[in-house]
Amino acid sequence: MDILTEEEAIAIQKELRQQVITTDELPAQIQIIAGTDVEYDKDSDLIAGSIVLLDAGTLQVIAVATHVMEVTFPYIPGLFSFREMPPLLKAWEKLPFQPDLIVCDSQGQAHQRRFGMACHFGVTIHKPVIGCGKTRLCGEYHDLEEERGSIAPLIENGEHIGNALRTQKGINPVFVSTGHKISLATATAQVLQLCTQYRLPETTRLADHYGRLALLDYKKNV
DNA sequence: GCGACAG
DNA sequence: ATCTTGTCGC
Repeated sequence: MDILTEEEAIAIQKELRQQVITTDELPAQIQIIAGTDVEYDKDSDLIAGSIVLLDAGTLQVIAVATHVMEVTFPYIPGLFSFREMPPLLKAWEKLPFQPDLIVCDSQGQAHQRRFGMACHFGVTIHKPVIGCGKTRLCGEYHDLEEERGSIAPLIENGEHIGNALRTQKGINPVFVSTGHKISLATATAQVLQLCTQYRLPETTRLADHYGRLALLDYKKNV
């Protein structure tokens, strides 16, 4: 029932990845920063895309947009964006205004074809996007120190595709990589700055929270 | 062929 | 993603 075959999706990735910009092309002053996440319903195929807009200085929530729909693509490692982007793009259209920078809860360049969801989302909406995943998809890293702020390069085939970043002392790292229009160094510094109290950036935590509420609310009103 | 494998 | 509370260890 998939609209696209696996081969077609891979061909699209190889085409679009040429549009990815891995250098800083973002405002000098970030005013509004966004977080995205997608929630899954455990007993149906409903998913909720969630985008939160935060004041970059205070990290207070300024706006939230969500969209609930049925999944349209299976989970295939490497083709994640084809599964989670549809609800996110719908939520994106519902935002009252656009953020200066977005943090996605998955990989960007730290992907087997250097085109994770953060890249796909970025080139689609033409905005700076950071990929920040909870677990590793590909690449290896070594010797990550225990201190908050410690960084170890994620390497695949000799390429530096991302960073393992320890956001809290003694806690498992997150995996940061360029999505679009931002350098790895800037992306890594931004993510650390967003992890004020927990392992994950506040953007991701808040998007997860509102996405979960949206899913519950949708099921209640059916 | 075998293992690994974002959410 | 989801199943899932208390518990073991620093």
